[in-house]
Amino acid sequence: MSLREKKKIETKNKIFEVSGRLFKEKGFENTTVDEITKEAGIAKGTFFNYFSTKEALLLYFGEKKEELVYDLIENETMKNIPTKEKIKNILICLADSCEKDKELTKLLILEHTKCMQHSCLGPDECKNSLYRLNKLVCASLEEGVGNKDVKSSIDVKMVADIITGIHLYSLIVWLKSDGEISFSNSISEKIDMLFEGIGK
Amino acid sequence: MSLREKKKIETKNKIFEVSGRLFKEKGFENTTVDEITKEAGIAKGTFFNYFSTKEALLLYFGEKKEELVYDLIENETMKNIPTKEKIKNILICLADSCEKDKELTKLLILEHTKCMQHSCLGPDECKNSLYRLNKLVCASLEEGVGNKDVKSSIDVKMVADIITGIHLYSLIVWLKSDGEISFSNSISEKIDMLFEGIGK
DNA sequence: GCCAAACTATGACTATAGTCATATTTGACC
DNA sequence: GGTCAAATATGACTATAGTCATAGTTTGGC
Repeated sequence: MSLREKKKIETKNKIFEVSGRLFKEKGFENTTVDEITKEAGIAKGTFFNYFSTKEALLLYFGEKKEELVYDLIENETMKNIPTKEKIKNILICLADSCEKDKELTKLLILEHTKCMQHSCLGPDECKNSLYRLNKLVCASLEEGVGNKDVKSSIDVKMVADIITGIHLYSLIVWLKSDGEISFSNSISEKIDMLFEGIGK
Repeated sequence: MSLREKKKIETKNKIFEVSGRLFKEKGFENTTVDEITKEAGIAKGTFFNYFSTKEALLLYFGEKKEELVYDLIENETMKNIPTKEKIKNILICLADSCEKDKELTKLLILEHTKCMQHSCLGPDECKNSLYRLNKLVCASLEEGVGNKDVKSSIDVKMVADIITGIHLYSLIVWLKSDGEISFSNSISEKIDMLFEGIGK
């Protein structure tokens, strides 16, 4: 690795480390880019060579966090268990990860909502958590249709959207709550309900 | 009405009217508060006497729009029709309203997501569209349980959350799309699916 | 080791949302 | 119609994200 590359990684890590500390201390909104750069010992302009906006730094935190979760989730998808359980497990993995850092989750869900809309990124570059979840659920459902675990009459894409929606809104409700409800429990019950149907 | 009150209403309307025009012309982001106040013939500080932030003005647009929709929706809830149809109709009313102004919907959904999280407002003051929808669906489901339209074993609150989630994510997907899909159609099919269940 | 080109850092500068002390207007009371 | 308190308007000012022309650094080829 060249000196240049080494320095680049070092600077990016320094920004990451310093901002992580400051965000924890005083929150994202109350931390200025000026503070981050001063603490990191770099000029303000340099910050924007690494992250195009302050929000981009937030998304980087999200990526780092999601790298870990999606490894776990990938594991779940490999298992040979009923489709319903598989989908539940995927959602529970995600929920657990969200529960580990409520503040970060709160900030990220906003950015992801923004990101989904602007459709600046195509399906594949988009690291968006919602999009990834949707694709994984879709794959599990397709498998489920093959296994006769799931009605063959369903539109897989549509059900994946329903499940992603359940995740998203449950997340929002949980974020709003003051910790008395468990995100992973609430989502698990909802999946049961979807599989059973609510009509008489 | 006193002169003071009259002037106040006039100024608020002037801001509303001018900003509406400017937002349509150049978009929300590209319109500055300075421009709005200059066009409206008021000082910058005055703007913030009427709307605490630029986003609050956006929410005001949302309120005005939602006043109309929720009148229609209120009507639907009165009708004596099967629960599934009633819920579909509610969602379709909302969807139609969203389809009328995609740009505004895009901006509002972000604000509503923000608003839901900060839980600054209690259930009743909160004009948030998602929250209102949730409550209406909840009421319809309760009625449905009474009518034996819906399984009595369900947790009404939970199903309302599922349906709100379906609305929210369908909205996001539709906002991202380039107009080829119909928001109201897509949501209608999803409700059928939820009533029937997807498990085998 | 020297040079030019490519890359990276810098910080003064710009743009814009939002604040706040002060000035102006209004309404009620005499 | 004069006077005072409350309500409202004002715009210079602040805070902060993000830009960009310039300066400095690294690299690979000679």
